Amino acid sequence: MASDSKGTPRASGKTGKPQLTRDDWLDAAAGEVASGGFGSLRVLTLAKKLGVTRGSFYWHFRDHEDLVDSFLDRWRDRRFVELDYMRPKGENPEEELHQLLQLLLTDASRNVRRLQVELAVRDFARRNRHAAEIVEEVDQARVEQNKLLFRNLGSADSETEDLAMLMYVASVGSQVVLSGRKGNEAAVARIENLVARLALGQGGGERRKDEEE
Amino acid sequence: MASDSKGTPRASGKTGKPQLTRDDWLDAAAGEVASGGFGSLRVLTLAKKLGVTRGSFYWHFRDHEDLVDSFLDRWRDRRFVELDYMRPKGENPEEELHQLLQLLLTDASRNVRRLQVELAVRDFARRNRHAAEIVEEVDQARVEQNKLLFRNLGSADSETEDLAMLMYVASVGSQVVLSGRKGNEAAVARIENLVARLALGQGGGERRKDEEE
DNA sequence: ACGCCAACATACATTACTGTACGGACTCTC
DNA sequence: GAGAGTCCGTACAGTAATGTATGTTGGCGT
Repeated sequence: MASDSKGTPRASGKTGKPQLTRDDWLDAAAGEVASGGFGSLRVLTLAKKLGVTRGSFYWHFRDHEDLVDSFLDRWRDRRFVELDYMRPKGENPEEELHQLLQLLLTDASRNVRRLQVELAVRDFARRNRHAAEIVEEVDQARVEQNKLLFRNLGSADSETEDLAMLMYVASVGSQVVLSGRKGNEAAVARIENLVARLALGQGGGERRKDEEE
Repeated sequence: MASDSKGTPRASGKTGKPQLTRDDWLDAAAGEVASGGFGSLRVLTLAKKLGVTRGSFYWHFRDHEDLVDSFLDRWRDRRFVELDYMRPKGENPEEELHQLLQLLLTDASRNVRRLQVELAVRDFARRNRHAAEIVEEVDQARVEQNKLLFRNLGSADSETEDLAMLMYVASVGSQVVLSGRKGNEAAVARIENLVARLALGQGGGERRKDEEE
């Protein structure tokens, strides 16, 4: 899910030269954004990483701003197909909630690159209008999806919005606070338990299947 | 609470020249950090804002790194005196919880500068070791304070840690997600209600079987 | 075989920012 | 009133990054 251009490396004849594509540059940019944020996104760095010079960049992109905008657009599109992929079907809402919490919390500690990019985009959104619009779109769509899930769980209509919002900000907050920490797994598990218990509206969180059954 | 050096402007004789101090530079840096983050913290910009040249800067600071480190240290100290100022006394825990939530959520939409600086520091912590240590210290202290509060509220020992953690990440998440949004007051109020309800043990799952009175 | 064109390389001009060396005014002290 | 110290201005060197203009190469169609 990380590199798209591996299937068709745009084989340029017999001189194994990879012939870079626009997406290759965006992939390389993702690495830089993840480690240093948008502020330290340099063209020369990407060129060195790709083994070419800046001349190639200015062929594929108009300028630096074009790179940033394309990166943000691609990020938005991917978040939406990701949301569509795990759309709640309502057959087993509790399991879906578990899956969602797993993706939002636990999975973030493995997919480090992805989390770092999201945090960078979120930070960049405080200065860049385009990024701000995109982040707001994604946030809204995710909260809306959470609301669907909570409705399937049987929450009262007056509570679904609050629950969806709380769960989302809690997940984002845990990503911000607990990224690259020592005991993040434990804390993340605790938060998941609490949110799940709150969402299911029951006292005592004994219904976790991982621990004991 | 914003400018410390206003009381003693370091009156330099009769020529009304303000004679800048180290804290003045840090205050100006706060503005830049709030708007553009640490990545766009330039010496020349601060000098222009203060009406002097860069020569003054390199008198008060060794170099750019010195400015950043001093800024982070001052930020840390202020967070700690802030924590000490509103230390829970246990006389009226429910009111203290309300006050804390008000400070963490609602107050953030007014004290914009302060919130922006915190988010910038948090983002910078992903690249800078010093910032990472400081942010972790502050986070830990805040969570610890939250635990004290929840203990005073009568939560079970096994739950205080989870509750404190959830409330903290939810507050941070709401600051990250809902900063500069349209309907942030409403969403913030909802979150506050939900967290308060959860903390006061009415939203489900408060009663431990072994601790009934 | 010829020339076109995509995909890069090279070279150049420009800007922005940092750090440092030095100089100068102003104040305080003895 | 002379020297020392504080605070700031000026000038210079150096680096890094962008954008642009132009050169180069290899593959492809005809």
